[in-house]
Amino acid sequence: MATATLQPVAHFAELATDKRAEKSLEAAGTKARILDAAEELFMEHGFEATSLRLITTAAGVNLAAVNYHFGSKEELFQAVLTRRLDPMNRDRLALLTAYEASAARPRAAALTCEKIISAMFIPALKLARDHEQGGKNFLRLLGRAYADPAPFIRDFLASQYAEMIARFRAAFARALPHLPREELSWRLHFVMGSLSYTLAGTDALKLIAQFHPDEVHNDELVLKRLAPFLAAGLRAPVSHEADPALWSHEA
Amino acid sequence: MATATLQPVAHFAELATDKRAEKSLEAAGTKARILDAAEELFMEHGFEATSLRLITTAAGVNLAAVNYHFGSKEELFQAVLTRRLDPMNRDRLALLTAYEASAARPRAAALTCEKIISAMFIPALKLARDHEQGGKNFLRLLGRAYADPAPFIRDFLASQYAEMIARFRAAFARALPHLPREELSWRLHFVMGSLSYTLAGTDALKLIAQFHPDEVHNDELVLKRLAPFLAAGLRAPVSHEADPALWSHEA
DNA sequence: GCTAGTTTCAAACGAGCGTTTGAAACTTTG
DNA sequence: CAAAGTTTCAAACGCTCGTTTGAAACTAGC
Repeated sequence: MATATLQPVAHFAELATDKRAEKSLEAAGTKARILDAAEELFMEHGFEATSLRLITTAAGVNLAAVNYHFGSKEELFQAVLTRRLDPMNRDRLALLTAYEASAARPRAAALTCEKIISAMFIPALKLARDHEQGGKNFLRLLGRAYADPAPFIRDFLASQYAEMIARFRAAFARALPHLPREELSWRLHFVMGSLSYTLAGTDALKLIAQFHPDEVHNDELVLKRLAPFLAAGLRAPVSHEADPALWSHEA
Repeated sequence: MATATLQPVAHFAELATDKRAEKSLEAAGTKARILDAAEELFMEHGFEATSLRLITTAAGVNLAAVNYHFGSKEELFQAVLTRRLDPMNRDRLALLTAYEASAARPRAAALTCEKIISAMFIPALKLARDHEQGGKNFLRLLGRAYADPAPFIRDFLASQYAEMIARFRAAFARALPHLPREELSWRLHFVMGSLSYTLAGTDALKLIAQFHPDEVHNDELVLKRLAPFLAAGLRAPVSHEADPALWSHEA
């Protein structure tokens, strides 16, 4: 078991010999290159179907590097998620806090559903835009991870999301005071489901939406359509016991 | 490669010797017992993480029985899906057809969103209730399969759902004449996402809804809450270009 | 320039995988 | 009952997996 070490800062100066040049090109952080390759491959094939040999080959590093730097395949997967999920959820909480602060001013309006939803989505959008290569890949990876049956993935995500979900549930509860807490819990669950499924979807998107043949993965466009859909769902009137229009079994 | 054969009809008469008794108990359709075990294990661990040895041991059959009866692990998985998905989608189409017929009568009201949604959900509910053992398991398996990255799964599901989605899209288009076709396509995608994610969710349900400690998996209850949520989302006003309330980047 | 620590590397380990095989057991048909 | 066909079975095949190992290659600090 290796002791945890910070990766050395690569020095890009002096690429004197050919050997040096190769090294400075290929080095650039073995850990980071593993994370990048793993992010893309995990997204594409899922956790179980992605082998360490595939990852290390794509990253151009030795097979043993994963176990040396991360300990195991599972820890590598968690590191891939944490690298982007942690800052994103921090941004979400910060944005919600800022919104709530400005809504708490003397005669300011209360926080709307759309505003709260935007506090969840804008950081995700920022992630999709900022990191030129890895952003979109990561959102799709995250959506897939949400549906993965592996216990270590589900436990990890639950712990990562616990604080964020609690804070946002409280915010929605204030924005929808008429909604019973139980009903809100269900609807929050539906919201998370639509979001993660939409972010994960690729083939399904192609199947249903044939309208953007080239630019299907425009996440900003997707979320702009998803937000009103979800806000309307959140504000839907609560259905009582048996809705005859819905549950009549005629025919 | 074995030629396709119908499974022999078990003869439950005369359990004379002990050997016969054992056989008639354990036989009861090798194929069906493999399907049952596979359904449960695929749901629990996913496709890649479930080995044929695990399945055949749980089913009490020989390891080679899978390849003999189904050809391969992939074909077994497709058989597991087809066994229940095919009748369910047939029921969905039949129910929609019946609704449309009664709506086409001289002075009948047009089909509502809720009615169309119910044509999607009621057959799923019937599946969850009817097959005492396998029903709920299958719905969760189906939700997971929707998020699985394996191409053979995605292609299979796309082909299985193609007709159903086309029919329901047309029905929704008539129920929501003001909605642009493109917007409808996106919202149909969101609907399918919420549905599949909700059906697949187990840990997420436990995380968010702490209200039914014992009876969490009451699918009827879940869908009764999901349908109004989705119907409201479908009827949401279309958002134009830039909604200032949503996309202002203040704070 | 030696020493200590860190990182890479090729090679191997044991285990588990999906699949195949050929003979044994069983069922059906004549 | 014998022949033909179907289904089960134990064993093995070839392969890939995640992980380990111990030496080589680096990079510092003194």
